[in-house]
Amino acid sequence: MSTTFNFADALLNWYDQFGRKDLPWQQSPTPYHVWLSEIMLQQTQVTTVIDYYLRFTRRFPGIRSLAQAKQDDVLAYWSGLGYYARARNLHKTAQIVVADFAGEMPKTLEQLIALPGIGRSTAGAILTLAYHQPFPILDGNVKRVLTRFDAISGWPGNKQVENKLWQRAEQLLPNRRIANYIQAQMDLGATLCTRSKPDCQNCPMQHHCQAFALGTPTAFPEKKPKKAVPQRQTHWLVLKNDQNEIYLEQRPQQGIWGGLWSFPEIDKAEDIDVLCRQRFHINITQHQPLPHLQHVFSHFKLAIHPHLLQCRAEGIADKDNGNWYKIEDSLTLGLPAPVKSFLQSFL
DNA sequence: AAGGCGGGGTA
DNA sequence: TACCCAGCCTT
Repeated sequence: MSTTFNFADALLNWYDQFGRKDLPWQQSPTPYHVWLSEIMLQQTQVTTVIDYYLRFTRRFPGIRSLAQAKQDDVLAYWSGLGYYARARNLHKTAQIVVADFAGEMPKTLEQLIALPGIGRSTAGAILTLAYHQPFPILDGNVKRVLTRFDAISGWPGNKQVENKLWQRAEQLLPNRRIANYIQAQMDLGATLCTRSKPDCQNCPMQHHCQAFALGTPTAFPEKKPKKAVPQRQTHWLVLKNDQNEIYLEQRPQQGIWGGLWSFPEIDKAEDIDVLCRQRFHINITQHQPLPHLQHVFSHFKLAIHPHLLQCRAEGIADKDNGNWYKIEDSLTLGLPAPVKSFLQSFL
């Protein structure tokens, strides 16, 4: 007699042999650990996250210590990881959970999605990995596995395609071992059903995968339609006083690098000395343009032109969002990656 | 539906 | 160099 192929059973059997069980956040998968790791892993690879996760959990071992922290401190531990709204939302959510849920992550999809920074997929990961409730996730791994398994064409960023994927992810859910199953989906996508060189010969889905049958597994998922990224310019005012301190400002919460510390910025390098007198009430004694840095974002390129401006400290204005720092002290702040790298080269 | 939002690994 | 990664939020 013949039996129909069971996706979940095959995946779970594969997971028992080849799945990942040693990742830091798997050692004690509390709701806090699962949530934190899921946020860090949004658009960020596992190998990058591991060190950040270990440092972050040493400093903030639980949701209450995170809730009590200053946002500045949280951002400092996120510095270099990017997508800083994740850190700001993480902090906000910790405070909400402590205030409204007695410090315990909620257990329903609706309550989780209502929290800042948690969408349907992250909520699904928390519900499955921490609470063992049956929900689908749809991260990059699952999108890749499922678009191949069903040979689904179209870009997964397209709403129609995404809806189809959610539907399929839900349909394939097993009624047992849900946490292992969700982890297995991610493991399959991350270690075997990879973007460039999928190891189809060792895949438990090989004989049931539509993309493999077509002979073009890497044709799925379809690529995002690309568009040109604009090149922008900015100038950094690297103010340096007689005590060898540099001046840093905290950026507004909204926009790029929100809440992080950086140099005062201007669009055009006109009349810098005059501007410094007007805005900061200081006199520049020496102005040295430094070689420009090229920084690449996902949506634009930024040419940064630093201007080293030697000046006297007294009388500097708008101190409410700016401060003088010794360079070695500044490195413990929440700094954008190019600012940190620039300051380190200064030592 | 489209765009904003980082930084780094990889081919 | 181009692509994309355990996505979410705003417009």
